[in-house]
Amino acid sequence: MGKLELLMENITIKVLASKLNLSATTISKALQDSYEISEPTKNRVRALAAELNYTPNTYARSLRTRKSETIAVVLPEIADHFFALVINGIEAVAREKGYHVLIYLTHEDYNREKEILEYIKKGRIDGLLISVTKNTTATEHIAVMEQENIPVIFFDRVMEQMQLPKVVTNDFESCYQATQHLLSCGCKKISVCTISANLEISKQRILGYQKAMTENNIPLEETQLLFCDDDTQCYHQLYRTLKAKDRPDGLIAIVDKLTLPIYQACEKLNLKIPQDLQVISFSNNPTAGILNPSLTTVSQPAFLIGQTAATLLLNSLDPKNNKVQQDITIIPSELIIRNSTAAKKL
Amino acid sequence: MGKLELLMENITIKVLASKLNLSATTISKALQDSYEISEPTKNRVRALAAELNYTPNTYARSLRTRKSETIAVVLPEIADHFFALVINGIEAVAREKGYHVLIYLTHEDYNREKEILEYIKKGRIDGLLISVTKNTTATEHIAVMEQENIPVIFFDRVMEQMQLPKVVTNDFESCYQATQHLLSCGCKKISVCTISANLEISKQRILGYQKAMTENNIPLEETQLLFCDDDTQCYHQLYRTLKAKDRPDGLIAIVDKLTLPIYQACEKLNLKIPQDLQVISFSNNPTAGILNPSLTTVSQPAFLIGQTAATLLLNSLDPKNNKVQQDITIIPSELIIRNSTAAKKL
DNA sequence: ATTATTTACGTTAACGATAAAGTAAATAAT
DNA sequence: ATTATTTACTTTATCGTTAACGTAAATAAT
Repeated sequence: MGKLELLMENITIKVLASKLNLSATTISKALQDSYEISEPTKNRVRALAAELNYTPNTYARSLRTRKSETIAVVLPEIADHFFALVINGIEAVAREKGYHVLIYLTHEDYNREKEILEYIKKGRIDGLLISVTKNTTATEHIAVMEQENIPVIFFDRVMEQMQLPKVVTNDFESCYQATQHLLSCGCKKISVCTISANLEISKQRILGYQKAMTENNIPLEETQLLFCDDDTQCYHQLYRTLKAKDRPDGLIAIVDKLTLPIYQACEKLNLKIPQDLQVISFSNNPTAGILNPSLTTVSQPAFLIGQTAATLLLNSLDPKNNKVQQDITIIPSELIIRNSTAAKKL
Repeated sequence: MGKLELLMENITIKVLASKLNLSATTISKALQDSYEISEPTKNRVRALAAELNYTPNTYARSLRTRKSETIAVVLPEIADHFFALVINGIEAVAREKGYHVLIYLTHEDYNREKEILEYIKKGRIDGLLISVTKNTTATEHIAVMEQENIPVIFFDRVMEQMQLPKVVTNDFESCYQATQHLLSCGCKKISVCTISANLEISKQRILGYQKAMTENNIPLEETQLLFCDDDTQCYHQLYRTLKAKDRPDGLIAIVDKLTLPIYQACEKLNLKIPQDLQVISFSNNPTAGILNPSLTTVSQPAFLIGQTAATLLLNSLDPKNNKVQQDITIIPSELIIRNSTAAKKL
């Protein structure tokens, strides 16, 4: 360093100003294409800025303007195709609008979620996109963001009771359809498997399932809901359930990560899919089509959810359209029928 | 806003100072646990800071200290289990050390990569972790970061010619082993399928493959390398190759995303895996075990690669151990044998 | 011809923090 | 008893930018 650093003057607005015999303010205004600056001057400024490869200092600017052009995405997991695609959608919109994207993973840990929000709430981000953990029941940590004037938008895993914009898929409807599909395939005993009873997506999907069951005059029994809260126990729970005499003949997994243990348990128990058990997963995994057997999925519009949430957030940050909408945006999922479900032969 | 904003005074160091009849500097030092401040004063400051829920303004601090406690991760894709796990590892280390993580996706677009680096080079990040696009051949855009005093560490997709730290898996060795495995299973005509000839990982893996072939006295023919540069053409290329009379009887996919089109092409052509074609993929997809048939993989230590790269970077940012190592860290992959490869029956 | 307005800049201050340098009082060293 | 040092602060300046306000000259309005 040493020598190089001494030689390399940091190119700031002041340097440009002194080289052009202008004031710092004029440089700033010129670079922002202000009407107050004449065309010839703007051109001189731009030329020198380009020549010296000037880039404004983010921190100085943010300190002054109280804007950082940065948003945060807080979500449970990234090694999940659904969330990965959501981030993809968010990043695409952010890039286009000149925003930066910070990523924070909660790993389903509520305390971590709380810490993260605490950690980012002061003057680091302009807005927040969040999908809560399956253990999040309190809302204070999120409400705090509003006090700091940081707009928050939920995606996928929302806190229903909060009056904030939400972007979700048609959880109720799509699970209703999935259930109907299983029923039409001849399933008599359908179970729903989820990672949490708390999550609004769980509730909605279960309600959709229950509606379909009720419509078909099938009594709802407690045992048809399987909660796999603990990742490490998930496989064993499924194994036990599927080994039981009164095991289901149809199974709806409301999150992708359950697919693997379901297939593994069936393999172990020598249960044939779909002959012995029909399976539908909420999944965005592209390998669904080449599983053994290929998996019928409720395919969620993950990329679009990300895009939409990011667009809503960045719009709300744009002073031009400052109306913060508090409504819910529902983007429908698609039931893709593959070989894990099939009409039973009589 | 309005009313609330007027009432809500922004809690800065100055506010604390005036409330405690101390100078701003004292507050700053007290909160940093400086030896210059007495215990009682520190306690008073801490108590008030906690009470008023004071959080330092990131921008002011970063402007002054020229540190942002933020690193950037620039990578081709996020909807790929390998990269998702790498990010997981990076985020874990970053969180632990109090760093923030910005994510930028290149989508294999070199110009986008260039733009991104341009975009982040000035006072926004303290360090950079990068996995280049398959089209990156120039290095200037990366070299610029050094001029800005931003340390750079490569992971997975490195620029071999640059003297910067690199974290990779044992590309050469693992592909050598994969090839040996196929040979030991009785394959006579093994192809390697990649997304790019440029990537160092491609080169290394191909070299490993070639070494195994040569060792087994099998002549290297050009046609045994299949380049699927274009995502949209990938399936068709594979289809054509596998339809040909002299089609391979063994196939090594050096990136995960090729698994899907390979299986699809085999399905379409009614080629049985592993009877007609044995397949190995470099893959971290957990569904490998439940594919039809289950897939033999070279499983890369993705999480560990992320952890290691992040640790190296954050260590190099720590003034205590400022020695920037320029060596390469190699973390071995594991060959996991499943049903897509099997010794041929005579 | 005089006043009003616009144009194209400049000056000053501030965002909130910290680094560098200063200082009064207390304590230690001689 | 005098000087040196330490303790525990304060004062001042600065990071790089932009907001708010100021102003001379040019142009337009009357």
